[in-house]
Amino acid sequence: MTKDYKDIGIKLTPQRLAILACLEGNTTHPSADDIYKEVRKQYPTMSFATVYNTLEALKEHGQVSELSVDSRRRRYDPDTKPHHHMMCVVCGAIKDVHESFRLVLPEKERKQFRILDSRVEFYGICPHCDMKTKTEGGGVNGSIQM
Amino acid sequence: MTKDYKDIGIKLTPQRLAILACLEGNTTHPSADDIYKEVRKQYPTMSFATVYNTLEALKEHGQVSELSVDSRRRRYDPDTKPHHHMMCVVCGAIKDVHESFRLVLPEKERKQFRILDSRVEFYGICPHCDMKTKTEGGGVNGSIQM
DNA sequence: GTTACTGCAAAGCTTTTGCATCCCT
DNA sequence: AGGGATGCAAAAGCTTTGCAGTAAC
Repeated sequence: MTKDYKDIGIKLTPQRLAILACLEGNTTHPSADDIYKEVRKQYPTMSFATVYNTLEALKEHGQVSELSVDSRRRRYDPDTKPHHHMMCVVCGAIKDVHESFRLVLPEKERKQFRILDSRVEFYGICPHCDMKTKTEGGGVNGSIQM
Repeated sequence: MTKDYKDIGIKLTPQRLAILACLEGNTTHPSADDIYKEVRKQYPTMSFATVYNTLEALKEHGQVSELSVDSRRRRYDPDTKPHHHMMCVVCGAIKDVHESFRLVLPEKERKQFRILDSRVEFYGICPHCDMKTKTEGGGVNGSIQM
């Protein structure tokens, strides 16, 4: 059950299809470099320019969204339905949070800013890293953020 | 009514005091480069290493927090009380949102991740840019994110 | 007197850009 | 056929690092 990419409204080159295939159902929230490395296995001539170009085009056509959770680099999500994320501050793993929150801004702020979107970001420690830090007894050092 | 910086627990060099002074009460959410440029007026030998070093030390001692709202670069906030932000996707201006939201995760997720912090990020268009885009009739092009 | 910070410069990542060539529609 | 995409390489941002000298505690 693959999406019909013809409807996206962009030229479908083999490279773009490979990037789309790499993103489809991908819940790892890959960075541009992750995508580049993955797609390069199949297209050894794939360039960064093409990856960034394609991500930009897909973003404009509502096929991916760009995440800002990870302050080290941009990460991408093929799931464009509104949802939130939690990131492990140790390893950088990002998980989806499919819960809806009531995020109503007070009048004062709503009048000032024309709000287009809102996201909740949770920061914590994933089970894997939690176990490791407990074993090592080293606390939360080497953590990525906070 | 300046904070007593002795309590922070880090060595207080003139450079660090200048960075602290630049941050105190600063609600512009500056980037490292913004801080560098500002502090350099007073300390022309100030280096990036020192800015990043100091920000890291202050972060570890709970004196600043690092924001991820702006996917282009890290920005810093001397206000470490839990609060949220809204960013203008056109000019990148960030404003504080001092409203508290009920952000309780479902059991399922809470059990998996050990949550340490959570932030809400609003994206929109600030009054200044909103007026400009309306005048130019050019829509929201050249926007930074989304 | 130690320990830790500073400054400089170089390196490391991530992201963007220019341009000739190529190919999808 | 034409407009847009690709690939390459170089450049541009942002952030980190190594190291010798220096200053805070």
